[in-house]
Amino acid sequence: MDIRVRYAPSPTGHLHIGNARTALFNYLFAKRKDGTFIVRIEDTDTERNVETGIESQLDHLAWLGITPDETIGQNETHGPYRQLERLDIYRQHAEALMEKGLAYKCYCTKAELEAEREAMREAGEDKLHYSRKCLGLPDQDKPYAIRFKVPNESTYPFEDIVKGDVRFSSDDIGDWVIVKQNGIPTYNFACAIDDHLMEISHVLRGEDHITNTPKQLMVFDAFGWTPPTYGHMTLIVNTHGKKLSKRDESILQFIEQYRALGYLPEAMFNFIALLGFSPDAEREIFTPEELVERFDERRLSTSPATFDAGKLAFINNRYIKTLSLEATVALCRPFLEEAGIGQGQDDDWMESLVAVFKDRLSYGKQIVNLYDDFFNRPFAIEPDAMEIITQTGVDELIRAFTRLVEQSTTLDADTYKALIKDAGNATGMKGKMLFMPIRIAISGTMHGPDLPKMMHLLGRDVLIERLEQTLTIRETSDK
RNA sequence: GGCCCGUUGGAGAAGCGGCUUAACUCACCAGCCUUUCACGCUGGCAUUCACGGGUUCGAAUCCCGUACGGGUCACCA
Repeated sequence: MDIRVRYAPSPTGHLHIGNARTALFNYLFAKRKDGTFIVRIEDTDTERNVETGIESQLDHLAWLGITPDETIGQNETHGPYRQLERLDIYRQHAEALMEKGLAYKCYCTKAELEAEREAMREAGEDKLHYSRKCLGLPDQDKPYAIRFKVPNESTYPFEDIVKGDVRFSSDDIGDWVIVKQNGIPTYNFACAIDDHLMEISHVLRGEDHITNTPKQLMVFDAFGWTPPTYGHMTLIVNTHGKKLSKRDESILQFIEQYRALGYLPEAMFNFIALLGFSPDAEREIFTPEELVERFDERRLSTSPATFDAGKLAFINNRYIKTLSLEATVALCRPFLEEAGIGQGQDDDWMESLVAVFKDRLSYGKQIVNLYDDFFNRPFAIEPDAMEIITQTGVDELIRAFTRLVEQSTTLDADTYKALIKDAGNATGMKGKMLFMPIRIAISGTMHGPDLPKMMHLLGRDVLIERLEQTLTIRETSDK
Protein backbone atom coordinates (compact mmCIF):
# COMPACT_ATOMS: atom_id res chain seq x y z
CA MET A 1 0.00 0.00 0.00
CA ASP A 2 1.19 3.48 -0.81
CA ILE A 3 2.01 5.58 2.20
CA ARG A 4 0.18 8.87 1.99
CA VAL A 5 -0.01 11.27 4.90
CA ARG A 6 -1.22 14.79 5.23
CA TYR A 7 -0.82 17.89 7.30
CA ALA A 8 -4.12 19.72 7.31
CA PRO A 9 -3.93 23.16 8.89
CA SER A 10 -6.59 25.79 8.91
CA PRO A 11 -5.25 29.07 7.61
CA THR A 12 -6.04 31.00 10.74
CA GLY A 13 -2.71 32.60 11.41
CA HIS A 14 0.88 31.77 11.95
CA LEU A 15 2.48 28.36 12.22
CA HIS A 16 2.17 27.20 15.80
CA ILE A 17 4.79 24.97 17.34
CA GLY A 18 2.21 22.19 17.86
CA ASN A 19 1.13 22.29 14.24
CA ALA A 20 4.74 22.40 13.16
CA ARG A 21 5.29 19.23 15.17
CA THR A 22 2.34 17.54 13.46
CA ALA A 23 3.63 18.61 10.06
CA LEU A 24 7.14 17.50 10.89
CA PHE A 25 6.18 14.04 12.11
CA ASN A 26 4.00 13.42 9.11
CA TYR A 27 6.86 14.58 6.93
CA LEU A 28 9.36 12.32 8.69
CA PHE A 29 6.98 9.41 8.46
CA ALA A 30 6.45 9.95 4.75
CA LYS A 31 10.14 10.42 3.96
CA ARG A 32 11.13 7.42 6.03
CA LYS A 33 8.75 5.19 4.12
CA ASP A 34 9.10 6.70 0.67
CA GLY A 35 5.59 7.97 0.94
CA THR A 36 3.84 11.15 -0.08
CA PHE A 37 3.45 14.14 2.19
CA ILE A 38 0.38 16.18 1.39
CA VAL A 39 -0.69 19.58 2.67
CA ARG A 40 -4.43 20.15 2.65
CA ILE A 41 -6.02 23.38 3.73
CA GLU A 42 -9.00 23.09 6.05
CA ASP A 43 -10.63 26.44 5.65
CA THR A 44 -14.21 25.53 6.47
CA ASP A 45 -14.43 28.04 9.28
CA THR A 46 -14.78 31.05 7.06
CA GLU A 47 -14.82 33.46 9.98
CA ARG A 48 -11.40 32.52 11.20
CA ASN A 49 -9.62 32.33 7.90
CA VAL A 50 -6.82 34.80 7.48
CA GLU A 51 -6.03 36.10 4.06
CA THR A 52 -2.35 35.27 4.06
CA GLY A 53 -2.84 32.16 6.17
CA ILE A 54 -2.06 29.57 3.51
CA GLU A 55 1.00 31.38 2.26
CA SER A 56 2.25 31.85 5.78
CA GLN A 57 1.87 28.15 6.62
CA LEU A 58 3.73 27.03 3.54
CA ASP A 59 6.40 29.66 3.95
CA HIS A 60 7.24 28.73 7.53
CA LEU A 61 7.15 25.03 6.74
CA ALA A 62 9.60 25.63 3.92
CA TRP A 63 11.84 27.59 6.26
CA LEU A 64 11.92 24.57 8.56
CA GLY A 65 12.80 22.40 5.60
CA ILE A 66 9.42 20.72 5.37
CA THR A 67 8.22 20.70 1.79
CA PRO A 68 5.04 19.04 0.59
CA ASP A 69 5.03 16.53 -2.27
CA GLU A 70 1.46 17.36 -3.08
CA THR A 71 -0.54 20.49 -2.37
CA ILE A 72 -2.11 23.53 -3.99
CA GLY A 73 -0.32 24.14 -7.26
CA GLN A 74 1.90 21.11 -6.92
CA ASN A 75 1.29 17.57 -8.21
CA GLU A 76 -2.43 18.08 -7.95
CA THR A 77 -3.39 14.44 -8.48
CA HIS A 78 -5.95 14.42 -5.68
CA GLY A 79 -7.07 18.03 -5.58
CA PRO A 80 -8.40 20.46 -4.97
CA TYR A 81 -6.50 20.80 -1.71
CA ARG A 82 -8.54 23.61 -0.30
CA GLN A 83 -11.75 22.47 1.31
CA LEU A 84 -13.77 25.49 0.25
CA GLU A 85 -13.14 24.34 -3.33
CA ARG A 86 -14.56 20.91 -2.54
CA LEU A 87 -18.00 21.98 -1.37
CA ASP A 88 -19.79 20.06 -4.13
CA ILE A 89 -18.07 16.88 -3.07
CA TYR A 90 -19.23 17.21 0.53
CA ARG A 91 -22.72 18.18 -0.60
CA GLN A 92 -23.02 15.05 -2.71
CA HIS A 93 -21.83 12.84 0.11
CA ALA A 94 -24.19 14.44 2.58
CA GLU A 95 -27.10 13.89 0.16
CA ALA A 96 -26.09 10.29 -0.22
CA LEU A 97 -26.17 9.79 3.52
CA MET A 98 -29.60 11.38 3.78
CA GLU A 99 -30.89 9.09 1.07
CA LYS A 100 -29.62 6.12 3.00
CA GLY A 101 -31.30 7.44 6.13
CA LEU A 102 -27.97 7.93 7.86
CA ALA A 103 -28.28 11.68 8.09
CA TYR A 104 -31.12 14.15 8.43
CA LYS A 105 -31.95 17.80 8.26
CA CYS A 106 -32.13 19.77 11.46
CA TYR A 107 -34.03 23.03 11.61
CA CYS A 108 -33.17 23.95 15.17
CA THR A 109 -31.82 27.39 15.79
CA LYS A 110 -28.78 28.08 17.85
CA ALA A 111 -30.98 29.48 20.61
CA GLU A 112 -33.13 26.37 20.69
CA LEU A 113 -30.13 24.12 20.95
CA GLU A 114 -28.69 26.25 23.68
CA ALA A 115 -31.93 26.06 25.65
CA GLU A 116 -32.11 22.33 25.13
CA ARG A 117 -28.62 21.84 26.50
CA GLU A 118 -29.28 24.12 29.41
CA ALA A 119 -32.37 22.13 30.35
CA MET A 120 -30.37 18.90 30.24
CA ARG A 121 -27.66 20.42 32.36
CA GLU A 122 -30.20 21.44 34.97
CA ALA A 123 -31.67 17.98 34.94
CA GLY A 124 -28.20 16.75 35.85
CA GLU A 125 -27.53 14.79 32.68
CA ASP A 126 -23.98 13.78 31.89
CA LYS A 127 -24.56 13.55 28.20
CA LEU A 128 -25.81 16.67 26.59
CA HIS A 129 -26.71 15.02 23.33
CA TYR A 130 -28.97 16.48 20.72
CA SER A 131 -32.57 15.43 21.34
CA ARG A 132 -33.15 14.29 17.75
CA LYS A 133 -36.32 16.27 17.65
CA CYS A 134 -35.84 17.04 13.95
CA LEU A 135 -35.34 13.40 13.04
CA GLY A 136 -38.14 12.27 10.73
CA LEU A 137 -39.54 15.75 10.22
CA PRO A 138 -40.88 16.48 6.72
CA ASP A 139 -38.87 18.91 4.61
CA GLN A 140 -39.49 22.53 5.47
CA ASP A 141 -38.69 25.77 3.78
CA LYS A 142 -36.34 26.90 6.50
CA PRO A 143 -32.58 27.01 6.88
CA TYR A 144 -31.22 23.72 8.09
CA ALA A 145 -28.08 21.93 9.09
CA ILE A 146 -27.48 18.26 8.37
CA ARG A 147 -26.86 15.88 11.23
CA PHE A 148 -25.32 12.46 11.23
CA LYS A 149 -27.61 9.84 12.73
CA VAL A 150 -25.31 8.16 15.19
CA PRO A 151 -26.04 4.43 15.48
CA ASN A 152 -27.07 3.08 18.88
CA GLU A 153 -24.83 0.82 20.87
CA SER A 154 -22.02 0.66 18.39
CA THR A 155 -18.42 0.68 19.36
CA TYR A 156 -15.65 2.21 17.35
CA PRO A 157 -12.42 0.43 18.12
CA PHE A 158 -9.16 1.24 16.43
CA GLU A 159 -5.56 0.34 16.81
CA ASP A 160 -3.81 3.61 17.49
CA ILE A 161 -0.16 3.76 16.49
CA VAL A 162 0.70 5.59 19.67
CA LYS A 163 -1.95 4.64 22.20
CA GLY A 164 -2.63 1.06 21.20
CA ASP A 165 -6.19 -0.25 21.49
CA VAL A 166 -8.64 2.58 21.80
CA ARG A 167 -12.40 2.31 21.59
CA PHE A 168 -15.32 4.65 21.90
CA SER A 169 -18.97 3.91 22.32
CA SER A 170 -21.51 5.56 20.06
CA ASP A 171 -23.64 6.06 23.15
CA ASP A 172 -21.26 8.79 24.19
CA ILE A 173 -21.75 10.69 20.99
CA GLY A 174 -24.80 12.70 20.03
CA ASP A 175 -26.05 13.30 16.51
CA TRP A 176 -23.48 15.73 15.24
CA VAL A 177 -23.66 18.26 12.49
CA ILE A 178 -21.96 17.28 9.25
CA VAL A 179 -23.05 20.24 7.17
CA LYS A 180 -23.61 23.61 8.75
CA GLN A 181 -26.53 25.86 7.95
CA ASN A 182 -24.30 27.85 5.63
CA GLY A 183 -23.77 24.77 3.49
CA ILE A 184 -20.18 24.28 4.57
CA PRO A 185 -19.24 20.93 6.09
CA THR A 186 -17.90 20.60 9.61
CA TYR A 187 -14.38 19.50 10.28
CA ASN A 188 -15.07 15.85 11.08
CA PHE A 189 -17.15 15.29 7.99
CA ALA A 190 -14.89 17.04 5.51
CA CYS A 191 -11.85 15.48 7.05
CA ALA A 192 -13.14 11.92 6.71
CA ILE A 193 -14.30 12.43 3.13
CA ASP A 194 -11.02 14.00 2.12
CA ASP A 195 -8.89 11.43 3.85
CA HIS A 196 -10.70 8.79 1.84
CA LEU A 197 -10.69 10.60 -1.47
CA MET A 198 -7.07 11.63 -1.11
CA GLU A 199 -6.21 8.04 -0.25
CA ILE A 200 -4.60 8.95 3.04
CA SER A 201 -3.08 5.83 4.57
CA HIS A 202 -2.02 7.15 7.97
CA VAL A 203 -3.22 10.02 10.08
CA LEU A 204 -0.76 11.34 12.63
CA ARG A 205 -2.24 14.15 14.62
CA GLY A 206 -2.39 15.59 18.11
CA GLU A 207 -4.08 13.76 20.92
CA ASP A 208 -6.68 16.49 21.17
CA HIS A 209 -8.17 14.87 18.08
CA ILE A 210 -8.61 11.44 19.57
CA THR A 211 -12.26 11.97 20.44
CA ASN A 212 -12.89 13.05 16.86
CA THR A 213 -11.78 9.69 15.60
CA PRO A 214 -15.02 7.80 16.30
CA LYS A 215 -17.00 10.44 14.43
CA GLN A 216 -14.74 10.07 11.45
CA LEU A 217 -14.91 6.30 11.69
CA MET A 218 -18.71 6.57 11.52
CA VAL A 219 -18.41 8.35 8.22
CA PHE A 220 -16.08 5.69 6.86
CA ASP A 221 -18.52 3.04 8.04
CA ALA A 222 -21.49 4.78 6.51
CA PHE A 223 -19.86 4.74 3.09
CA GLY A 224 -18.30 1.34 3.47
CA TRP A 225 -14.79 2.75 3.19
CA THR A 226 -11.69 1.48 4.90
CA PRO A 227 -10.37 4.09 7.33
CA PRO A 228 -6.73 5.08 7.54
CA THR A 229 -4.52 4.03 10.41
CA TYR A 230 -4.58 6.62 13.17
CA GLY A 231 -1.87 7.72 15.53
CA HIS A 232 -2.46 10.34 18.19
CA MET A 233 0.62 12.11 19.38
CA THR A 234 0.91 13.42 22.90
CA LEU A 235 0.09 16.97 23.62
CA ILE A 236 2.83 19.51 24.03
CA VAL A 237 2.59 21.01 27.48
CA ASN A 238 4.35 23.82 29.26
CA THR A 239 6.50 23.26 32.32
CA HIS A 240 3.37 23.43 34.45
CA GLY A 241 1.84 20.53 32.57
CA LYS A 242 -0.77 22.59 30.76
CA LYS A 243 -1.45 22.30 27.08
CA LEU A 244 0.32 25.04 25.20
CA SER A 245 -2.17 27.83 24.91
CA LYS A 246 -1.83 30.34 22.15
CA ARG A 247 -2.80 33.03 24.61
CA ASP A 248 0.07 32.19 26.95
CA GLU A 249 2.61 34.84 26.12
CA SER A 250 5.27 33.59 28.49
CA ILE A 251 6.27 31.02 25.89
CA LEU A 252 7.04 31.82 22.30
CA GLN A 253 4.88 29.42 20.34
CA PHE A 254 5.01 30.51 16.78
CA ILE A 255 7.72 29.48 14.36
CA GLU A 256 7.80 33.01 13.08
CA GLN A 257 8.89 34.29 16.47
CA TYR A 258 11.87 31.99 16.58
CA ARG A 259 12.75 32.80 13.04
CA ALA A 260 12.67 36.50 13.89
CA LEU A 261 14.98 35.99 16.86
CA GLY A 262 17.62 34.30 14.79
CA TYR A 263 17.11 30.65 15.61
CA LEU A 264 18.39 28.25 12.99
CA PRO A 265 15.89 26.16 11.05
CA GLU A 266 17.86 22.93 11.41
CA ALA A 267 17.97 23.45 15.16
CA MET A 268 14.23 24.04 15.29
CA PHE A 269 13.71 20.94 13.17
CA ASN A 270 15.84 19.01 15.62
CA PHE A 271 14.11 20.40 18.68
CA ILE A 272 10.59 19.90 17.41
CA ALA A 273 11.34 16.34 16.35
CA LEU A 274 12.13 15.56 19.98
CA LEU A 275 8.72 16.72 21.15
CA GLY A 276 7.09 13.37 21.78
CA PHE A 277 9.62 11.29 19.92
CA SER A 278 12.94 9.87 20.99
CA PRO A 279 15.33 8.30 18.52
CA ASP A 280 17.02 5.16 19.69
CA ALA A 281 20.35 6.85 20.41
CA GLU A 282 22.29 8.32 23.27
CA ARG A 283 22.42 11.85 22.02
CA GLU A 284 20.05 14.63 21.16
CA ILE A 285 21.58 16.43 18.23
CA PHE A 286 20.44 15.10 14.86
CA THR A 287 20.48 16.50 11.38
CA PRO A 288 17.22 16.45 9.45
CA GLU A 289 18.57 13.56 7.36
CA GLU A 290 19.39 11.56 10.47
CA LEU A 291 15.93 12.19 11.82
CA VAL A 292 14.32 10.92 8.65
CA GLU A 293 16.53 7.87 8.83
CA ARG A 294 15.79 7.24 12.48
CA PHE A 295 12.13 8.12 12.61
CA ASP A 296 10.12 5.25 13.99
CA GLU A 297 6.46 5.71 14.82
CA ARG A 298 6.73 2.99 17.43
CA ARG A 299 8.96 5.28 19.43
CA LEU A 300 6.38 8.04 19.73
CA SER A 301 5.87 8.77 23.38
CA THR A 302 2.59 8.29 25.26
CA SER A 303 3.19 10.80 28.00
CA PRO A 304 2.95 14.53 27.33
CA ALA A 305 5.91 16.25 25.72
CA THR A 306 7.20 19.17 27.71
CA PHE A 307 8.15 22.30 25.88
CA ASP A 308 11.53 23.00 27.43
CA ALA A 309 12.86 26.37 26.37
CA GLY A 310 16.21 25.58 27.99
CA LYS A 311 16.65 22.61 25.72
CA LEU A 312 15.81 24.65 22.65
CA ALA A 313 18.46 27.16 23.68
CA PHE A 314 20.96 24.38 24.16
CA ILE A 315 20.24 22.77 20.81
CA ASN A 316 20.35 26.05 18.96
CA ASN A 317 23.62 26.96 20.65
CA ARG A 318 25.09 23.67 19.48
CA TYR A 319 24.11 24.45 15.92
CA ILE A 320 25.50 27.97 16.11
CA LYS A 321 28.82 26.61 17.33
CA THR A 322 29.15 24.57 14.17
CA LEU A 323 28.60 27.64 12.00
CA SER A 324 31.57 29.37 10.39
CA LEU A 325 32.46 32.79 11.75
CA GLU A 326 31.24 34.37 8.51
CA ALA A 327 27.88 32.63 8.78
CA THR A 328 27.55 33.67 12.40
CA VAL A 329 28.32 37.27 11.54
CA ALA A 330 25.66 37.09 8.86
CA LEU A 331 23.22 35.72 11.41
CA CYS A 332 23.95 38.45 13.95
CA ARG A 333 24.48 41.47 11.74
CA PRO A 334 20.81 42.42 11.24
CA PHE A 335 20.22 42.42 14.99
CA LEU A 336 23.30 44.48 15.70
CA GLU A 337 22.39 46.99 13.04
CA GLU A 338 18.86 47.19 14.30
CA ALA A 339 20.16 47.94 17.78
CA GLY A 340 22.57 50.51 16.40
CA ILE A 341 25.57 48.59 17.65
CA GLY A 342 28.88 48.96 15.85
CA GLN A 343 28.03 52.11 13.99
CA GLY A 344 31.23 53.61 12.69
CA GLN A 345 33.11 50.39 13.35
CA ASP A 346 34.59 48.35 10.53
CA ASP A 347 33.83 44.78 9.55
CA ASP A 348 36.77 43.52 11.55
CA TRP A 349 35.27 44.93 14.69
CA MET A 350 31.94 43.28 14.02
CA GLU A 351 33.72 40.01 13.35
CA SER A 352 35.66 40.31 16.59
CA LEU A 353 32.48 40.98 18.48
CA VAL A 354 30.79 37.90 17.09
CA ALA A 355 33.90 35.79 17.57
CA VAL A 356 34.02 36.66 21.25
CA PHE A 357 30.43 35.69 21.93
CA LYS A 358 29.84 32.98 19.35
CA ASP A 359 30.17 30.05 21.73
CA ARG A 360 27.66 31.39 24.22
CA LEU A 361 25.07 32.43 21.68
CA SER A 362 21.71 30.66 21.80
CA TYR A 363 20.11 32.70 19.05
CA GLY A 364 21.08 35.55 16.78
CA LYS A 365 19.43 38.40 18.57
CA GLN A 366 21.04 37.40 21.83
CA ILE A 367 24.23 39.05 20.60
CA VAL A 368 22.59 42.35 21.47
CA ASN A 369 21.98 41.30 25.08
CA LEU A 370 25.49 39.96 25.42
CA TYR A 371 26.88 43.14 24.00
CA ASP A 372 24.85 45.34 26.31
CA ASP A 373 25.72 43.27 29.31
CA PHE A 374 29.37 43.57 28.44
CA PHE A 375 29.62 47.22 27.44
CA ASN A 376 26.71 49.09 28.93
CA ARG A 377 26.47 47.56 32.36
CA PRO A 378 27.76 49.85 35.13
CA PHE A 379 31.13 48.44 36.05
CA ALA A 380 31.09 46.36 39.25
CA ILE A 381 32.99 43.40 40.61
CA GLU A 382 31.07 40.37 41.74
CA PRO A 383 31.58 39.16 45.33
CA ASP A 384 33.49 35.95 44.51
CA ALA A 385 35.90 37.91 42.38
CA MET A 386 36.62 40.42 45.14
CA GLU A 387 38.51 37.74 47.01
CA ILE A 388 41.07 37.63 44.25
CA ILE A 389 41.21 41.33 43.62
CA THR A 390 42.00 42.11 47.23
CA GLN A 391 44.99 39.80 47.41
CA THR A 392 48.41 41.34 47.88
CA GLY A 393 50.32 42.28 44.78
CA VAL A 394 47.25 42.61 42.66
CA ASP A 395 47.38 46.39 42.74
CA GLU A 396 50.91 46.33 41.43
CA LEU A 397 49.98 43.94 38.69
CA ILE A 398 47.10 46.09 37.57
CA ARG A 399 49.18 49.24 37.65
CA ALA A 400 51.91 47.58 35.64
CA PHE A 401 49.46 46.32 33.09
CA THR A 402 47.75 49.69 32.85
CA ARG A 403 51.09 51.35 32.16
CA LEU A 404 51.88 48.84 29.42
CA VAL A 405 48.56 49.45 27.76
CA GLU A 406 49.06 53.20 27.92
CA GLN A 407 52.50 52.92 26.34
CA SER A 408 51.64 50.51 23.59
CA THR A 409 50.99 51.85 20.11
CA THR A 410 49.50 48.81 18.41
CA LEU A 411 46.61 47.28 20.26
CA ASP A 412 45.19 44.10 18.78
CA ALA A 413 44.37 40.86 20.51
CA ASP A 414 47.84 39.45 20.02
CA THR A 415 49.43 42.54 21.51
CA TYR A 416 47.22 42.31 24.55
CA LYS A 417 48.25 38.74 24.99
CA ALA A 418 51.89 39.81 24.93
CA LEU A 419 51.22 42.68 27.33
CA ILE A 420 49.68 40.33 29.85
CA LYS A 421 52.80 38.25 29.63
CA ASP A 422 54.98 41.33 30.10
CA ALA A 423 52.99 42.40 33.13
CA GLY A 424 53.55 38.94 34.55
CA ASN A 425 57.27 39.16 34.04
CA ALA A 426 57.41 42.61 35.58
CA THR A 427 55.53 41.65 38.73
CA GLY A 428 56.37 37.99 39.13
CA MET A 429 52.70 37.00 38.85
CA LYS A 430 51.85 33.97 36.80
CA GLY A 431 49.16 31.45 36.02
CA LYS A 432 45.82 32.08 37.57
CA MET A 433 47.13 34.98 39.67
CA LEU A 434 48.24 36.72 36.52
CA PHE A 435 45.24 36.24 34.30
CA MET A 436 42.43 36.23 36.80
CA PRO A 437 42.99 39.67 38.35
CA ILE A 438 43.23 41.21 34.90
CA ARG A 439 40.14 39.36 33.75
CA ILE A 440 38.21 40.58 36.75
CA ALA A 441 39.54 44.10 36.42
CA ILE A 442 38.20 44.44 32.91
CA SER A 443 35.00 42.41 33.13
CA GLY A 444 34.10 42.29 36.81
CA THR A 445 33.63 38.53 36.67
CA MET A 446 35.67 35.35 36.79
CA HIS A 447 33.97 33.76 33.83
CA GLY A 448 33.83 35.13 30.34
CA PRO A 449 35.14 35.00 26.81
CA ASP A 450 38.72 34.87 25.63
CA LEU A 451 40.67 37.58 27.46
CA PRO A 452 42.84 39.18 24.73
CA LYS A 453 39.97 39.24 22.26
CA MET A 454 37.71 40.74 24.87
CA MET A 455 40.25 43.51 25.51
CA HIS A 456 40.62 44.32 21.89
CA LEU A 457 36.88 44.62 21.60
CA LEU A 458 36.53 46.82 24.65
CA GLY A 459 39.10 49.27 23.33
CA ARG A 460 41.94 51.01 25.07
CA ASP A 461 39.97 53.82 26.74
CA VAL A 462 37.32 51.66 28.35
CA LEU A 463 40.01 49.21 29.32
CA ILE A 464 42.09 51.78 31.16
CA GLU A 465 39.01 53.22 32.78
CA ARG A 466 38.00 49.83 34.15
CA LEU A 467 41.49 49.05 35.33
CA GLU A 468 41.51 52.29 37.30
CA GLN A 469 38.05 51.69 38.68
CA THR A 470 39.19 48.31 39.87
CA LEU A 471 42.04 49.88 41.82
CA THR A 472 39.63 52.29 43.43
CA ILE A 473 37.23 49.52 44.35
CA ARG A 474 40.12 47.53 45.76
CA GLU A 475 41.34 50.36 47.93
CA THR A 476 37.97 51.24 49.34
CA SER A 477 37.02 47.71 50.24
CA ASP A 478 40.21 45.98 51.30
CA LYS A 479 40.31 46.50 55.00
C1' G B 1 -19.95 15.41 35.64
C1' G B 2 -19.38 11.40 31.27
C1' C B 3 -15.61 9.48 28.09
C1' C B 4 -10.31 9.18 27.05
C1' C B 5 -5.06 9.79 28.52
C1' G B 6 -0.86 10.52 31.61
C1' U B 7 2.35 10.49 36.52
C1' U B 8 10.48 8.01 36.21
C1' G B 9 16.32 12.73 39.44
C1' G B 10 16.88 20.04 39.92
C1' A B 11 14.93 19.91 34.27
C1' G B 12 14.10 17.04 29.66
C1' A B 13 13.82 11.85 28.74
C1' A B 14 14.92 6.23 27.83
C1' G B 15 13.53 1.65 29.80
C1' C B 16 7.56 -1.58 28.84
C1' G B 17 8.37 -8.66 33.27
C1' G B 18 14.75 -10.99 34.82
C1' C B 19 20.77 -8.33 30.96
C1' U B 20 18.58 -1.97 35.46
C1' U B 21 22.36 -1.94 42.35
C1' A B 22 17.20 2.95 36.22
C1' A B 23 20.42 4.89 29.85
C1' C B 24 21.26 9.46 27.70
C1' U B 25 20.96 15.02 27.46
C1' C B 26 20.70 19.77 30.03
C1' A B 27 21.88 22.13 34.64
C1' C B 28 24.98 21.76 38.92
C1' C B 29 29.57 20.10 41.61
C1' A B 30 34.72 18.07 41.60
C1' G B 31 39.28 16.73 38.94
C1' C B 32 42.32 16.90 34.40
C1' C B 33 43.77 19.95 30.18
C1' U B 34 44.76 25.24 29.03
C1' U B 35 49.89 30.57 32.32
C1' U B 36 43.08 32.95 32.87
C1' C B 37 38.22 31.96 30.80
C1' A B 38 35.72 28.97 27.51
C1' C B 39 36.02 24.33 24.82
C1' G B 40 37.19 19.24 25.55
C1' C B 41 37.87 14.94 28.69
C1' U B 42 36.95 12.16 33.37
C1' G B 43 34.10 11.46 37.67
C1' G B 44 29.88 12.78 41.10
C1' C B 45 24.59 13.80 41.19
C1' A B 46 17.12 8.79 41.61
C1' U B 47 19.03 2.32 46.75
C1' U B 48 14.49 4.08 43.26
C1' C B 49 10.22 4.85 39.24
C1' A B 50 2.79 9.40 42.48
C1' C B 51 0.51 6.31 46.51
C1' G B 52 -1.94 1.67 48.26
C1' G B 53 -3.05 -3.32 47.24
C1' G B 54 -2.68 -7.65 43.96
C1' U B 55 -0.48 -11.25 40.13
C1' U B 56 4.53 -13.55 39.71
C1' C B 57 10.18 -17.33 41.74
C1' G B 58 10.95 -12.09 40.07
C1' A B 59 7.44 -5.57 38.64
C1' A B 60 9.48 1.11 37.13
C1' U B 61 7.53 -2.52 33.68
C1' C B 62 1.10 -6.60 34.17
C1' C B 63 -3.93 -5.96 37.04
C1' C B 64 -7.20 -3.17 40.48
C1' G B 65 -8.07 1.07 43.48
C1' U B 66 -6.78 6.10 45.27
C1' A B 67 -4.60 10.87 44.58
C1' C B 68 -2.91 14.44 41.37
C1' G B 69 -2.40 16.47 36.38
C1' G B 70 -4.21 16.84 31.44
C1' G B 71 -7.46 16.29 26.96
C1' U B 72 -12.39 16.20 25.11
C1' C B 73 -17.61 16.64 25.22
C1' A B 74 -19.74 23.26 19.41
C1' C B 75 -23.63 24.55 13.13
C1' C B 76 -14.11 25.54 15.84
C1' A B 77 -10.53 23.00 13.53
